Amino acid sequence: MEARHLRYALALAEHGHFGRAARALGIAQPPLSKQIADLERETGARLFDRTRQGVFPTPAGEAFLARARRALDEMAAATVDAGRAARGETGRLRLGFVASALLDPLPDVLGRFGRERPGVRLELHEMASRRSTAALVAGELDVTVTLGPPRGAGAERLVSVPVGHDHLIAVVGSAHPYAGQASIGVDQLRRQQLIVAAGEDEPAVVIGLRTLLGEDVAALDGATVARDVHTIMGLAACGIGVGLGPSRMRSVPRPGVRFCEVTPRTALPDLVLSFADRDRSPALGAFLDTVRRNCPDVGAALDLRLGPAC
Amino acid sequence: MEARHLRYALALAEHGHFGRAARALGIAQPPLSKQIADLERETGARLFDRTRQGVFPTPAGEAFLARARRALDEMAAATVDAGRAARGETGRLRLGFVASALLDPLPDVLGRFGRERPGVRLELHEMASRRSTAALVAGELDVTVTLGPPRGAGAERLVSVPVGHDHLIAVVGSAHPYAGQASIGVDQLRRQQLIVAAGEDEPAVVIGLRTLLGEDVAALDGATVARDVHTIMGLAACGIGVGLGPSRMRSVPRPGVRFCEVTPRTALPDLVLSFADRDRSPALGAFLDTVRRNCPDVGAALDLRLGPAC
DNA sequence: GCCGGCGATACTTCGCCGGTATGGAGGCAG
DNA sequence: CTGCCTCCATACCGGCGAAGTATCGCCGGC
Repeated sequence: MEARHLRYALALAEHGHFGRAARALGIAQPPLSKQIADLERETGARLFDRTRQGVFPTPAGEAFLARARRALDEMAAATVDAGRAARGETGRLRLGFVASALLDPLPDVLGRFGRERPGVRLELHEMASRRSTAALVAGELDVTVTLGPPRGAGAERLVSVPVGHDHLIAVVGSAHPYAGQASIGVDQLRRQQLIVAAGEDEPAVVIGLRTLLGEDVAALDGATVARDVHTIMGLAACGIGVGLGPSRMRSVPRPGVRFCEVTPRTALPDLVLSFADRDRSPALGAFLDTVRRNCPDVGAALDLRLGPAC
Repeated sequence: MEARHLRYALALAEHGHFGRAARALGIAQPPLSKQIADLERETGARLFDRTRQGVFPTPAGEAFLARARRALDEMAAATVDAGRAARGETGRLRLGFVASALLDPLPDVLGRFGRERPGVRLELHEMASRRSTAALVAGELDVTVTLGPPRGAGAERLVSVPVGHDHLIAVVGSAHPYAGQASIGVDQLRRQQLIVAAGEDEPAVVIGLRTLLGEDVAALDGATVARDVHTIMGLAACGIGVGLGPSRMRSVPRPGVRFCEVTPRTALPDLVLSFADRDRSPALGAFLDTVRRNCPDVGAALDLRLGPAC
């Protein structure tokens, strides 16, 4: 059976007249008669009653037509859906990201993307950089935000652009002696109870700290370890000590804490956006588009990697 | 777009390889390439990624394939459903009937039909003979059970067969003086409080009674009128009087009542099964089949009207 | 009883699907 | 690096079948 048969049967049912249905279909009447006859032979059931008053579907015809309508609707929807998916209006975007990315670039970007592409289902996976890179290479993710450029097997096939820069800052409770300071020196840090993040991506901050503190790591060894930056800020707010984390913490103003620069200024690994260029889905393309429009510098880096046309 | 395109796209997605998909479809590879290319041109979206590792649907392709599967399922179901409807396995049967038909033939027939054709939706409309005949002529019903042959405009186009015969009987409470009698004479009836049915079909019983009682209708004028035979039996059970109704009341044994013949035996209008032969639906055919097998005499009458082949 | 409308049938035409042959691109082995 | 192989795309041709034209059969109405 072909879609033609369904269209013809529906037209015939609608017009109740072979001649008029054929005219509406843009064909002559005999071919329509033949196609309907073929259809009735194939289904093994008489689908239409030809009466003097007109052509009417039999109960079998009614059952057939109901299905035929749905089948043709599905076919029409197939084209529409394919077009939408191709334009990135629908689909899914699987994003892997480190928790601290929720501080700065993600809330804004995801918010805009969600509004611009309401049809795209966002699948958000908070995970350490290594794992998300592996998942991206394995095709289980579409895009990642990691601390530092992706490493590991297959990483060389990924396209990566840094998303802003980052350095180490301190966070203290409002009542803390340092609360009023714009910056804290290294020697001041050494006398404090430090609060740092643990987890797989911990090295990012810790390496920065070791660089800063040099060989004197006693303060670091006795540090309080928290699961994420939010906990760090919470603990700092309690006055427990001096929290240390990425400067993007400033993006999440929180009552009861103050942020201070740490001197000398110590760079931390950049947040890096990565994706596999080989199978770039339309949804990913739309996402990159949003990022491009939202962050001019990231957009420029993308243009450099992919060409402005993409 | 034709069903062929959907089948080809699904085969290609399944096999991930033009050559193998074509072989599975029983065609050569170039035609498959061309059809897929045509499909992609028509949808305006690339549906498959041709990679070295195989052919994989793009997001647009996934969206298309999901719809394609449903469309083809609907098409297959169309044939199946049409066949079922043609064989009377599904569909609907709109039956109009007088309430007293629920006493005898309907419970048995409907029960069997419901078990034999669970897919047929029974629409039951209890209504007076005149109304159901009009509805049958108007095409709002498929079959009726009336008291007496159908009358009114268009009734001559209906096929009708009597469903058994009927006569007047009496029903009394178990404690009634007549309870032990096998039969009650007319003179005995005249001395009793009578209970008869009202409603549009009342004349059936009333005419029988008038015939029986002759000119002495005093007993009838003072009779209690009930809406249906069940009420009659209920009132009789209370000992209020002597109920009068069709002999089919015996089919519904009820504690507390006894049935008595009325002498002389008085015929009542037959229950008559009618339908429009011109547009006999498969469900109706199946129903008639059930009736035929269930009631040999009705079957014989049907064969006489329609020919044994039907 | 003739005419007109409607669907079915017979036969022809032509478009398109499918087949064969071939091209081109990319990976792999020697 | 080159030749080969795999795989999909393109080109061209033949045949099936869908569509067109002409006509018939049937039924109802004027």
